[in-house]
Amino acid sequence: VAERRRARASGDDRPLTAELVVDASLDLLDEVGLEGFSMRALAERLGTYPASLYWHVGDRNELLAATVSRVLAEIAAPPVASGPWQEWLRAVARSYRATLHRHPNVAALVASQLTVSVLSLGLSAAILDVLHAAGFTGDALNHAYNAYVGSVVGWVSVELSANPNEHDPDWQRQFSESLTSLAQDHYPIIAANLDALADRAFALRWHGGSERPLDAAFEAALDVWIDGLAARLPAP
Amino acid sequence: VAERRRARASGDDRPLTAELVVDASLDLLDEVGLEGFSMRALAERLGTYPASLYWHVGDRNELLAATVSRVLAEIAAPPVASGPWQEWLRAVARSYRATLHRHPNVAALVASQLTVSVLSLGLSAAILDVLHAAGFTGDALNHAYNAYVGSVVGWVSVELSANPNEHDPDWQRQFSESLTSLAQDHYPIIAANLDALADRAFALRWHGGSERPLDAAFEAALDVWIDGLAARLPAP
DNA sequence: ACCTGAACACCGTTCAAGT
DNA sequence: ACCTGAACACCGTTCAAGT
Repeated sequence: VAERRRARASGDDRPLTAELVVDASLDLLDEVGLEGFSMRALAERLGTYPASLYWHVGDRNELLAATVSRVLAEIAAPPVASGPWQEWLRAVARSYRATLHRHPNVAALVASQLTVSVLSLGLSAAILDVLHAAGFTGDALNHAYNAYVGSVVGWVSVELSANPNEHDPDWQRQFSESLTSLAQDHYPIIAANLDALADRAFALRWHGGSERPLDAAFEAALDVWIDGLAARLPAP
Repeated sequence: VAERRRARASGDDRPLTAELVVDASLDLLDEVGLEGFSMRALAERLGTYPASLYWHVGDRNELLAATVSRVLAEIAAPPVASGPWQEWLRAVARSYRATLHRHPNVAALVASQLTVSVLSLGLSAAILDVLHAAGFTGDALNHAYNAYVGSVVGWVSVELSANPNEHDPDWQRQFSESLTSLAQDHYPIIAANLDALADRAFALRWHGGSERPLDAAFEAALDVWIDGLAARLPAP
């Protein structure tokens, strides 16, 4: 109680605002993950009481949505006019991925909240502008946009999925050994490509994407998406 | 307490097994979502005590992982030899999506747990076999597999993201009206394609994918992925 | 308008004790 | 081997009361 006031006084004594709460929320999420994230821990870190948070940012779900929005606001998009549409979409996808790698614990939240606008409307509009300039309209525009956004956001969420046993060396050894022996006994294609697949292919890895980023695989996926979109471009 | 014994006796009085717990866990998840899912509620539904669950399935995280695995075991894959690789990959992707639409609340869990093998190793091996037969090897095989799996799993998770305010008519009206007016004032491309985009494009919709499935958009995305993979196939 | 302090109705997990 | 009952250390959220 008294310690809280001290903690708060030791920083500067600004009054609480929604912005400060969201900032602290992101810090806490980065440090302890969704697992360890609680309104009470956040209040303590801010030197206030849990109930104070509710006045500024609503309940836990609203706060998490605001925190996701804050992260996605960090995405840097080049000006819409610059260069061919393929390169613009590549640049935005890379910027999105870099932003999420800076805050890996929010990746799981983004995918589950992309119904409504946690992505800024400006960014959605820019993507739609670029696709429209490339030649997509109407339903084709909607489908190209959903294919691009869903693929990029979804793929990065899958990449950044975490493994709770990641840092247990026994678990790692056991998983990799059983993968090797199962492959040798039953799955010859996996066995023949084990170096390329083990700890690198989705569902066959034991490190999460934050510990072991899949840079080359992302660039390859980006090629797939862009080439696939180009193939669906209506004839001019 | 006595009610619990009654509840349990009213069904047949089979002893608890891990399988029964996972089955009940999936039922509970389907009914109340991750939000409402608790070890205590699950125990009550099974007519036991929370501590009993720990003996059979470990802690909450292990149980959720097992539940996800159970769902993904429902995926039906055609025999590997049948037809061209493009159609096989389409069929598996559709089966994956159909399975998740039967259990929309697990979609958020899949993406966040795809580090290790919640997907059955057999399914991963089948996908790798088909891509290998199509002509991918080594790193190219890994990249094609990750592009395909990451896109399909990720896209469907994004599609199935839920909106907590989905059933609040006031919220819906307000969201759709503000989208319309913002588009008219600042985003002409969105305004010109509003019918195709409103409540259909990611981040511009107010219904989740469970209420409003995006069938046509998924088929279009599937075309993008398959065409993009074909474009990256090494020359034979 | 903003914050405090306490309270309510929950959680996940552990553990000694039972059978 | 499996289950019970109780306990521990937490949660999110509400609300009357303060300033």
